[in-house]
Amino acid sequence: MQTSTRDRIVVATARLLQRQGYVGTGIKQIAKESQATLGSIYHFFPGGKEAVAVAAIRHSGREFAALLKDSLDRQPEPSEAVLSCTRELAAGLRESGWVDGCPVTAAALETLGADSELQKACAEALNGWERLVLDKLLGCGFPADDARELATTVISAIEGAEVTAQVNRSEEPLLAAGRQLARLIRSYGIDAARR
Amino acid sequence: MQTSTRDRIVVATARLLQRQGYVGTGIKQIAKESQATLGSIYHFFPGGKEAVAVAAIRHSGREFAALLKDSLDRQPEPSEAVLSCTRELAAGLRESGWVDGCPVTAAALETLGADSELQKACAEALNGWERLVLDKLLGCGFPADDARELATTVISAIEGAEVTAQVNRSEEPLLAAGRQLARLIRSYGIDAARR
DNA sequence: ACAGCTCTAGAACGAACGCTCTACCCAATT
DNA sequence: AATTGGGTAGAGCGTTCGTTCTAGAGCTGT
Repeated sequence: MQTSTRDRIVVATARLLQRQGYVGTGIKQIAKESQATLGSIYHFFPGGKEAVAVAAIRHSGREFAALLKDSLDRQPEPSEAVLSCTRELAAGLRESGWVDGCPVTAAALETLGADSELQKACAEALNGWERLVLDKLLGCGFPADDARELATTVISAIEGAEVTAQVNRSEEPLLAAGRQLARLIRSYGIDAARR
Repeated sequence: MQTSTRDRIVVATARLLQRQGYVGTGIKQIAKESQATLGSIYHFFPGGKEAVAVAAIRHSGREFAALLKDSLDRQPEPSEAVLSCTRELAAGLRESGWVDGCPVTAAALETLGADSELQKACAEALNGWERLVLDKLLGCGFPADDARELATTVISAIEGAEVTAQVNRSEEPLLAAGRQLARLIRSYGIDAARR
């Protein structure tokens, strides 16, 4: 067998969570989409729906982290890196028909009240991404305080711009955010050449 | 009569949508929360759940627009206005125990696939807010292109920062975004005194 | 007094929800 | 050859979903 049943369940759930959120995604839909049966799902995830969702969110978190790290490593200049990242996201969004947005936002917003395992998984994913940006900025010589605040803002802005882009079915908000974030980063006057 | 039944339904639904999204909010829960009965709800909103949600989103859209307009009108400098707006949002978020975030994001993310009336209502709310910021910037002498891109970015960033703040149960992301947005706006070197 | 209207009230319906349960398949072990 | 156990399969449980429906309360105009 190419991919294990467990992996199929996680991947399918990740995509469903991204598109319809946690409450909007049913266990039976996961079963159908992943070509697994209820028996298999509850075999691998005795914790039920939430356990599946947690695994899926963690998967998505790692996946986007890899994409982000790629952008950050490829471009020496952090402003350029953010720009190229938003361009990639915009392209992906358009190609998916504006449905494949941030893989954790939808699920995160639905589980804010209760401090569930799922909520923690979403927070960890977000913070992991932020840390990648933070490390890049620190590595480029940004002072710690500025870097921290910038990293938070960059992730938040990309997050929000992706939602805006989805709602308006347009790449523009994401691209605009990329350009403005690049400008903001440049405004600190620290470039790679200076190091 | 203090508040009409119809208004109670709309207001209660708005709060529920803000906290639990569209799928997570049930008609019967709306009935209980708004002290109305199913009969009343379907009397005022023959369109069912979606019609109630559309009215609630429109209500929330107007409500936040008023808050935003207040901030923008009170501060002559747009950077200051954005700063004070994020401060207000941060305070409100903390006071609510991090549950009362953006009133449309949650609902918007769940209705992206289908181009429903609800999805349009969310888009209109977001665009209305963006327009307020845009008008402010234009009024302060920003060139049209810069103003448009800035307005989109400001709304997106605030949107995203609110989510990040909720997930991390901290005001910091919102305040950081406010400071960085203010810096970004200032970087255009157009201040009210110059006019 | 009566008819007509708006609004309230909640029982009842079919569908879908998350989950439990039993039965079965099949490769590895004894 | 028999047994074990990981994995597959899906019927069925109790509950909740959104919606429909009938019944009646309260007021207005005649």
